[in-house]
Amino acid sequence: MQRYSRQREAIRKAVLASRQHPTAEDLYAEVKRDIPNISLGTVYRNLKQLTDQELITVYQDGNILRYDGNQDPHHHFHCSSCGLVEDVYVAELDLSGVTESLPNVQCDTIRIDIEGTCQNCLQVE
Amino acid sequence: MQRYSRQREAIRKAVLASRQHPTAEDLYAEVKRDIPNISLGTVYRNLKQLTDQELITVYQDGNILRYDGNQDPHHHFHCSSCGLVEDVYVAELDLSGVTESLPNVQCDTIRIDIEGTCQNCLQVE
DNA sequence: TCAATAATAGGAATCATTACTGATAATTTC
DNA sequence: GAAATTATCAGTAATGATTCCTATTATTGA
Repeated sequence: MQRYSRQREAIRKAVLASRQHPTAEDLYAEVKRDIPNISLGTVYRNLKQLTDQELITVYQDGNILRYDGNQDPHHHFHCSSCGLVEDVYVAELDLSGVTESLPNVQCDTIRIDIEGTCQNCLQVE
Repeated sequence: MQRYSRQREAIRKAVLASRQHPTAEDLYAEVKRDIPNISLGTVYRNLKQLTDQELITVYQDGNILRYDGNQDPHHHFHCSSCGLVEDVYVAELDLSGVTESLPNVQCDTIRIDIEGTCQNCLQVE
């Protein structure tokens, strides 16, 4: 049975509070302000646990994992210039072409990642 | 200027010949049959070079990279049970909803990953 | 042929993440 | 409420994919 822990609760809140798709290190630094002697391993362990329980989701950004408290169905835009990750809501996406090309397969989740340059970086150029 | 190397050529051919989305280790084992003393670092270095030149593409599978010689525009299906990665061709995908929700942003590439269970694994269950 | 230098083999280093271990603290049972 | 149980913790070592380093080898333009 799962027990309450102050650490897990602080980590969960930090993920939900952020819109920045924080990394484990980001969250470690954040939670450390309240719980100075928290361990990085604790952050990783609880992020995995929260992910398994589907209370948060993960976004793979290159070879590092970013966490997302937004549980509404959405996709992601990634700026290849500054690294910004932004949630993208897609209304009425027609995926008939996708499913047609996958006969006899069970589709669980569809992930759409858009790579490009954000408004800020376009202006700087 | 780039020079010819037997190693790079063998790696390129091995990627193009495979439809299995091989990993660097897979390709290392494959190429080793022709060039027994090839180094794993050489495989990684050339895979990166070939990717930069857009002669092959990469597919991120969890925290490991898989390589794909298929340069036609396509997406991927990933079986969460056996790990199979299959190319998915999507004809006429309407992405107007996507681009509408991203004003003032330059989109370079759209990547669609479908997670599910393949035919084989469905039958085994 | 030969000098310039890209590319290599082999191995060490990196870095995000996971696993291990003895201590701590939340929950259960009496 | 106190003792027993055990999930969770802090701290640290281990892992594993990938990258970096260095002395050597091989390609190529002159």
